Amino acid sequence: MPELPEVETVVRDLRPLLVGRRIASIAVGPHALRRPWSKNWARMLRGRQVTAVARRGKWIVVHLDDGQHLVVHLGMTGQLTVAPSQLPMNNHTHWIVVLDQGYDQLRFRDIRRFGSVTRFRDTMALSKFFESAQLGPEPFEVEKPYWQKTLRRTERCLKAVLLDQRVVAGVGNIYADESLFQARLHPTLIACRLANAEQERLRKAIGVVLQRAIERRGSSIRDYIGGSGLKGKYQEEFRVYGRTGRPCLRCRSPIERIRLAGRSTHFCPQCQFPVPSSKSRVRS
DNA sequence: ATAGGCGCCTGCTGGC
DNA sequence: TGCCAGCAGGCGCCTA
Repeated sequence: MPELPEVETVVRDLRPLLVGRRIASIAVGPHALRRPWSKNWARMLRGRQVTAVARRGKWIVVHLDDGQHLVVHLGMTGQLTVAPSQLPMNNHTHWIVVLDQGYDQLRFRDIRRFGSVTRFRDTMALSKFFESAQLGPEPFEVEKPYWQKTLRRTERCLKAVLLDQRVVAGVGNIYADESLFQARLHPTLIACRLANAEQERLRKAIGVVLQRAIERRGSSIRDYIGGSGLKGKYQEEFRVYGRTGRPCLRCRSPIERIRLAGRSTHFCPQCQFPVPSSKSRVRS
């Protein structure tokens, strides 16, 4: 579920709760997550102190005082929270870090188990991992020349391009649809055929939408909660996502839903120009 | 090399 | 009421 705004919210919540705290012990459940957890990692991490909590795309990175790193991906249903140890354990909790004297725990819960928790020996191993992932720039740091060059060289539709983490890191299904609406671009438009002005509209729309979503602590549709357990509120501001058949808030046309790049895709057929034919651009 | 499809999991909803 | 298909915020592997 979680895309950049949700992951950023988790990171901001966790930072004051984790930095400076020490790992007393780690318990791992019987169910495998997406990436393997080695048995001896718990021993290697014991006694280490958290120095920083960061984010890269949809990945959460916990820095430790001896150079080791914990890297968490929330997948579709992951929840990473700090909770008092007495708080009853929810089902689907797969990974528990006991902190300091044991009063608090860092817990990873993930219903569908598409998420993962990994450990890296040092900064070198961590950067090698991110290198192989080929993550694109953070959405707020996308430069105009890079954006132009990247869009020009692919014949995929805009929806597929936005979902590609190598192009921009952190955009997922919700924010791809919302950004395309904000830019007034149809999701089936072919990336390399965009005019310069359209490229710019999209680049800016992504930033505007994600920034606003972070302000609202992300979107909680069903499972998502932040690092302190609070839900997000951006779902109240969705213009297209999940609004199939309901009137567009701008023009009242019913929002449509199609399948694109394997994902359900929502758009306003009126506000988001359909096909890039020169004819449809001519003003009457 | 690139683009699309499927599988991985569990849980919920809506139609019959 | 019960069953089953379809759907869900992600990603990685396979194939053409």
